[in-house]
Amino acid sequence: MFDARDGALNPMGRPREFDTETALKGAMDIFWRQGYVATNLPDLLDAMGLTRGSFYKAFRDKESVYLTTLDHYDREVVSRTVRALQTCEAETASECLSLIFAAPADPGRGCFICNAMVELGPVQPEVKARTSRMADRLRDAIKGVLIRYGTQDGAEETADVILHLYFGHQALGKAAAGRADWPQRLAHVLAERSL
Amino acid sequence: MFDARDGALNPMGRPREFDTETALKGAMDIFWRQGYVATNLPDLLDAMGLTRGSFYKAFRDKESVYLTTLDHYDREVVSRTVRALQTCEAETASECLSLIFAAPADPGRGCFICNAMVELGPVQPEVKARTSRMADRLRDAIKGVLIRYGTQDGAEETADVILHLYFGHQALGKAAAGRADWPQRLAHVLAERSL
DNA sequence: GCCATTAGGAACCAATTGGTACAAATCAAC
DNA sequence: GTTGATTTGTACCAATTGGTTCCTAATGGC
Repeated sequence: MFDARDGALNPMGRPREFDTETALKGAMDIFWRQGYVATNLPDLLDAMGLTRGSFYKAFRDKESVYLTTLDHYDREVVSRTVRALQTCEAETASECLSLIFAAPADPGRGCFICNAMVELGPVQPEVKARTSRMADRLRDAIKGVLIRYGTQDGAEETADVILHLYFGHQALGKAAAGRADWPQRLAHVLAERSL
Repeated sequence: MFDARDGALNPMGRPREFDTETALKGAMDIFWRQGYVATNLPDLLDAMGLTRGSFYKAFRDKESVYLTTLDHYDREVVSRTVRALQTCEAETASECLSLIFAAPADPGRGCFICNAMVELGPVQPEVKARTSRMADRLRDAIKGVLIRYGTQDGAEETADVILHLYFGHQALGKAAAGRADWPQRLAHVLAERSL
């Protein structure tokens, strides 16, 4: 991340009045809800609680902030989910995998990774790389659960199916409300492996 | 669709120099690749082969054209796919369902419905309604195939799973290239029902 | 030929876009 | 308290945004 204050422990000059982490969370939230292009600078500044001056001094520009929020999501949300999946001690694999939905499901925003992929994947290599890396981390974590609860055989493929099911759920969920039968669909896929 | 020439069989005045259908295809193409917000008027006019004058006379505005392209997609692409699924005479259900990918898969644009859902579903009721209706049509067609090739039991649920798998495939496909194992995933889901 | 009607195209519009410049403010070091 | 470094907020910028106006061109009906 670009930051003029990087490295200095007790930096000279006027101290920051805002918390970088908080501002970043605000940025992530507005990007999550509106997407990258549809979020203009006033929206973004408002969500981050910054004025233009501080914004352009602490972060390079709009695009850079967006990429930073993706990293933030990876570091915070994805990591937490992966850890939860790794340490989960539920009865069944299904219960365990429902942890993917630990964050409150809001159909009005969907999944941050999915949104980023669909909006910018093909035109923004840096977004493509980050989102696909996060998807890989999730798939691996799902695979880990499957292995812990069942057999090694076909875990990779099943995890891939579940990951795709999840992204389909997030995409369809933004338009077709009311059909959120994730547990049922998950059970359907897992039935074959009797997990 | 809004069109000043609507209804008149042999209208008065200077005749159109462009073909509405062609212009609409161009609009759909550019929206498909760039999304709604990221496509500005010059882009759109260029893709449609129109100048501002003709554009605003034949179509109401940018938003209206977008909705019209969704209808166009429904009428042309979705209808064709549904018909193909209904009349398909392949050996297996899997082969039949691969018809969903009749259109050349371009990871750079993904699926038009999926893109529209993710970008505008939560904020544009008219987009939400159209995309969810198309998703329903596809799910019904998939269900029809399952019933023809197998049993009635659980066809609804399996079709729903396949639909979600498909949208997940389209979303993930825009970032995670190379992993396009749709047939394998489909087989995985259908294995249980031995279709 | 003349008129009503429509299409085409360029000039124009206010508003918004992302980004910069700069002066005032606030700190540490001395 | 002076100096140097940094943040903050405002004024400002050129470029772009979606959309309108208006004049000319081309047709059918009479």
